[in-house]
Amino acid sequence: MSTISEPLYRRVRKDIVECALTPGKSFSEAELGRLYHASRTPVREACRRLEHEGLVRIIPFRGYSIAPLSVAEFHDLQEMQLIFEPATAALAAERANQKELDEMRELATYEYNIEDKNSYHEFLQTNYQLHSLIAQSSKNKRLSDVVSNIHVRLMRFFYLGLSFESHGPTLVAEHISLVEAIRNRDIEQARHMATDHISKAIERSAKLLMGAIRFGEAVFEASPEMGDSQLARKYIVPRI
Amino acid sequence: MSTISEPLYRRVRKDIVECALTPGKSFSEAELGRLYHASRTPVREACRRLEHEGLVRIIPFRGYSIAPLSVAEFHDLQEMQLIFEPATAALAAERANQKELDEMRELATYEYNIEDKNSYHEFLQTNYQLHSLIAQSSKNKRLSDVVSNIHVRLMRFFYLGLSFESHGPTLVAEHISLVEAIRNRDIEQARHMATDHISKAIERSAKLLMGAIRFGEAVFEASPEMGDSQLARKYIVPRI
DNA sequence: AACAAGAAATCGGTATACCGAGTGTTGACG
DNA sequence: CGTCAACACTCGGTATACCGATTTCTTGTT
Repeated sequence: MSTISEPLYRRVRKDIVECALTPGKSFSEAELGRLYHASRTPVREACRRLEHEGLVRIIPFRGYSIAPLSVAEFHDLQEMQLIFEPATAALAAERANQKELDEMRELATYEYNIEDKNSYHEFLQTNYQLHSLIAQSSKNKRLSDVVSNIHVRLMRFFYLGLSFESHGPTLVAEHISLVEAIRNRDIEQARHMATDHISKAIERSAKLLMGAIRFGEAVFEASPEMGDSQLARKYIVPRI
Repeated sequence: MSTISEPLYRRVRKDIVECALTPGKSFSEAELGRLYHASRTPVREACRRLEHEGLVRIIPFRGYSIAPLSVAEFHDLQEMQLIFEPATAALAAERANQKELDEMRELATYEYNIEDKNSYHEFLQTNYQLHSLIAQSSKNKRLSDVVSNIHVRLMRFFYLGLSFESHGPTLVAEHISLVEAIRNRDIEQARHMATDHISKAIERSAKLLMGAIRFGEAVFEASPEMGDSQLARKYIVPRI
């Protein structure tokens, strides 16, 4: 297959996720075309797709911008994770096949070196792959697509610097417990471990966010979409 | 606002949802352009959007088709409802404002006439609006978008003839209970009523599906994506 | 100096010509 | 009669010219 659109889309998406393209930055079709050596048509198409995924914003008749990061979005996405991931974990415990189970263990045990900066980015990728694989194992393609998209959108925050570097070993431990529950086909335990994992991730990032808002002001949107209360938004955790 | 693309997209989507465009039917850009009096560019854009929403399929370099209906998709979508709707109901119970609460009651108490065929379609619309409103009340825009999309995709099955006509009064009763729970800000009760509502909807449609598969064979995809076991797929219901 | 009207520039929206990928058909050859 | 290669046809992919919406800058008036 030799289309321009598809690889272009992937490249731009990668650059947005890794924050090589600054959140909030505005641009035009021509500009992006120059950057990636493509003409308007494929650029347009890529941008439309990215808009659907929440990575690009389109202002009709005006232009485009890389979707800004906002506290509201961060909350929304994590709230969705808290709903979806326990459910997908439960389904995965029921439906994953042996190959998937083995690959999960592989991904969960990935050790990253706290000292090495590159290793952090690799960890982000591995983390993404693990959660995607669990979602895939639910054997519900539509669900799996949604969960993957949530993760992609969240990764931007972590690439930006909302780092869980210091929590590395803890995270790995949580992943291992979750995967073991799935491997044991223990549905309720899988659901429980996922809820626990996401809840803790939310707690961990809550503190970091506070600092980052001031620190990274430039890339954080002055959210018109959220009230003051949002910072202290209450998460409705499913009882397990 | 004077674009061709946007209204075109809406019209095509409406026609797909209402099955005026037959599921599985293949078509070309030019053809659709002739039908809706538009040139290729806006047609292309509309089709891309519809593909993202799962209503259209694109075969690269070959053509398009209206996304076929399959038992697998039906299951996937209902499974997602079973995960999302209880969660959005719980959030709505926490966050809906007075205006939303009032409108919910309005929509929930909509009575439809079993005799009148048109009334059934109106009911489908009202049903959609109610569920969308509940999702919106979660104040999580990304979540609300996903839930709406699921509903849109499910509506095609009901427009086709997978009817819950005979269950009218029961459905209304379930809606009223759900809305009352939300109005009382009883989070766990809202979650419970939503789970109950969706579970029953799944049960009801399971029987209908069996008949419809044979009856409407033409529009049902000979699903390569599902094994035989799928018909009897076990739903992993969250404990409540 | 403030402001309003209009010109110009910018940018996406749309139409369309052209190109190359994928399929099906046909006819020559074994 | 079967096989396969070349060709023609169809359709989406891409490039691009043109148009209209929107904003910005300029300029003249008060």
